[in-house]
Amino acid sequence: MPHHILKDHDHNQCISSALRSAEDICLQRGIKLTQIRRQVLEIIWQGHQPSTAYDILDCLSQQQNKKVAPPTVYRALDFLLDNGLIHRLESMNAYIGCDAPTTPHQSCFLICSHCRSVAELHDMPIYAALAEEVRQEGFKAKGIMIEVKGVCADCVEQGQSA
Amino acid sequence: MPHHILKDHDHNQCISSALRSAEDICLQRGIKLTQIRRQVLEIIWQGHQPSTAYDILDCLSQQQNKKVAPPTVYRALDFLLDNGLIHRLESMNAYIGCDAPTTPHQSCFLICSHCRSVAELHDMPIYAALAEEVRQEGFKAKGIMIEVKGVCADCVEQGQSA
DNA sequence: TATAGTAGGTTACTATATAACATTTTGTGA
DNA sequence: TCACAAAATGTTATATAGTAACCTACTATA
Repeated sequence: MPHHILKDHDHNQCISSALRSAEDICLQRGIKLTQIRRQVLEIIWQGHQPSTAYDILDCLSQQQNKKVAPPTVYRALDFLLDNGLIHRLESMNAYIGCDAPTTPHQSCFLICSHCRSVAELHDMPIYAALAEEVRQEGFKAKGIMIEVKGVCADCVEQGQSA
Repeated sequence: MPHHILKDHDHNQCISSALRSAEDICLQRGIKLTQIRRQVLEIIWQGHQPSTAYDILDCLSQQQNKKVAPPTVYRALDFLLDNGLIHRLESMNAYIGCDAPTTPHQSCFLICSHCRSVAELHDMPIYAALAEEVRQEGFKAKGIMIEVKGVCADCVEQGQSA
């Protein structure tokens, strides 16, 4: 786990706050954060590293002490994605908890190839500019994905370069 | 196939010019555009729609009149990717010919969810801005992926909206 | 309490990609 | 021109990612 995650925040609190937030949202919207959905969300929040569907599957199977099948996980993921509680990282087929599920936003992900941590940047100025450039092409954008691979500040600091 | 692709250019010429360009590049760099690599590149250039690895596999098998195995295709794809002759669309696990293989560039892809065409925009001003914002986070970027899903100009013109 | 809608279970399958090792081809120097 | 190393391809098996289809169970409310 990257250094700043140990250093800068209490990750247990981070998880529980994410779960509380999800509960609030579901309550507000009249949708249900069922046991499975909650478990999947919690598993995803275990790290700031992204989880693959099959990581989650294994973890869930362990927790339930019986084999869980893929559709169970994918349904939960679909629910969480649809409701903006998690994001999908297209370039790595993996899922990560959303920082700010209560407010709609555009995200840019910084993916560290050394420690695998992922940082989410919100509503960067360039989004508007990009949307405008795309609009000028006559293209009607529905979704913009920006993912940056590289080395995070902590890893750079520790002399990593890959 | 989207309207403008039929209307705006001779696609056969488009393919042959891509192949010629690839040959030049390989010659220059002292790398080899073997039969298989050439075939794969040609298959990818068949359309401005992206091809999946298994589309290519099937097509190659047909051309060779015998079953070709996945590694054959993936190796060719790796070669073409490494040498900037094609791009990978992360959000759809598919491959598309590069517009400008001779010059290094950053690309942004506009993916039409109606006609499946993909347009490649180069070195948009926002790239520099994005790179700078990312740098300010202390993040050392190695690769930036920008993919936009939506509806292309032609499809919008024809009243499509999905 | 019938019943429609939602969620989850189960089986089987499709799609995407890679590991590991064998064989063939190609380029190079003796 | 032969030997040999490197590069490319062939082959088999397997890993990883995601979905279809159908069934069962729960749950909310008319």
